Amino acid sequence: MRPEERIFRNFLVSRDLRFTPEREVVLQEAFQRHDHFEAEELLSSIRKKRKRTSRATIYRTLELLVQCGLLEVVDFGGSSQHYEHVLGHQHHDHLVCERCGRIIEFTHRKLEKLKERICQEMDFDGRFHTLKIFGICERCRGDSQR
Amino acid sequence: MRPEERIFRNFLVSRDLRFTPEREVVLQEAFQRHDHFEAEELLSSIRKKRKRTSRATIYRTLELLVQCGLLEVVDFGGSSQHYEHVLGHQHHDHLVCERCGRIIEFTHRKLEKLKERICQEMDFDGRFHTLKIFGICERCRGDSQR
DNA sequence: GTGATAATTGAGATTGAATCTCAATATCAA
DNA sequence: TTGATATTGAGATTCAATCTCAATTATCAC
Repeated sequence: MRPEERIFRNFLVSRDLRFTPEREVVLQEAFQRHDHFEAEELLSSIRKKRKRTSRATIYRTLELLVQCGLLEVVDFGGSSQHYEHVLGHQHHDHLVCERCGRIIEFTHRKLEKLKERICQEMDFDGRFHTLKIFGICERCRGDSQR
Repeated sequence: MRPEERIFRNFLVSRDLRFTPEREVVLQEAFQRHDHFEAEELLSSIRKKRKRTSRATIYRTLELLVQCGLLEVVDFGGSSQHYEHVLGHQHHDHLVCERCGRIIEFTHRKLEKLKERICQEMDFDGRFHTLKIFGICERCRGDSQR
């Protein structure tokens, strides 16, 4: 059994909830993707595969997956929420290209340290953070403009 | 004339737009506030003062104020956008208390440097960034729990 | 098994922020 | 004054997200 399924099952059991076929479909579809995705995307690709599901179930299941720590909500400023995997991905931050919309993940050791320092100085009990840097990626800039 | 009005007027002229009474009301109301605010908040407080305005005008004017650099959109994860002043406030980031919802601004010299370093390492032309640290503020933590 | 109890689902209604429409009005330049 | 253009606001519309509720399904105690 895949680790995400194990985690999800355990979470459900601990809450007296059930691992139903519908929830399984959402789990699989969500973990079949790389990158970020939206709820409506998931809905339409599940529909294309002619599997039974409803919008309500998708949203409800995504909520559960966030609660059990398998997914995370990320906000890129558009009209809808985006989700991304937590499992198997260490915490990371994002570069967002304003021209092509590409989202590039990165981590930086120093950022974690700085965050701790900021929290200490501000007397704040920081749990997690998000850093997004908006700009132009190297592809869009093109070689000529360097 | 207040600096924000001067800037807004210049911006409007440069675009062949007009400084109307309605736009003036929105400008004043937005700059009368400290902290962050939402469009609907602005609407209701303008209505309370019995000044003529419409929802459409509020949203349209806020958009203009963002375009001319007087306001900035900030996203704290709720259902609606928040705005904050840019004029007279240097760039800053946010601590968000998950218990009381308080938003604390901060700046850190090292953060700006780190951002530049990250961009260099990632070959990314960063324009601006947002860092939010979520956690519990010192008030909510209470003295006893330290 | 049987029946009580509780969880789950999905179609469609509802919400709420944000945007759009368009006719009426205001403003500007010549 | 006239014509071109910008502006406004009431209400309609959009769209993601949430909610409702009757029907269905799973689980448990006995």
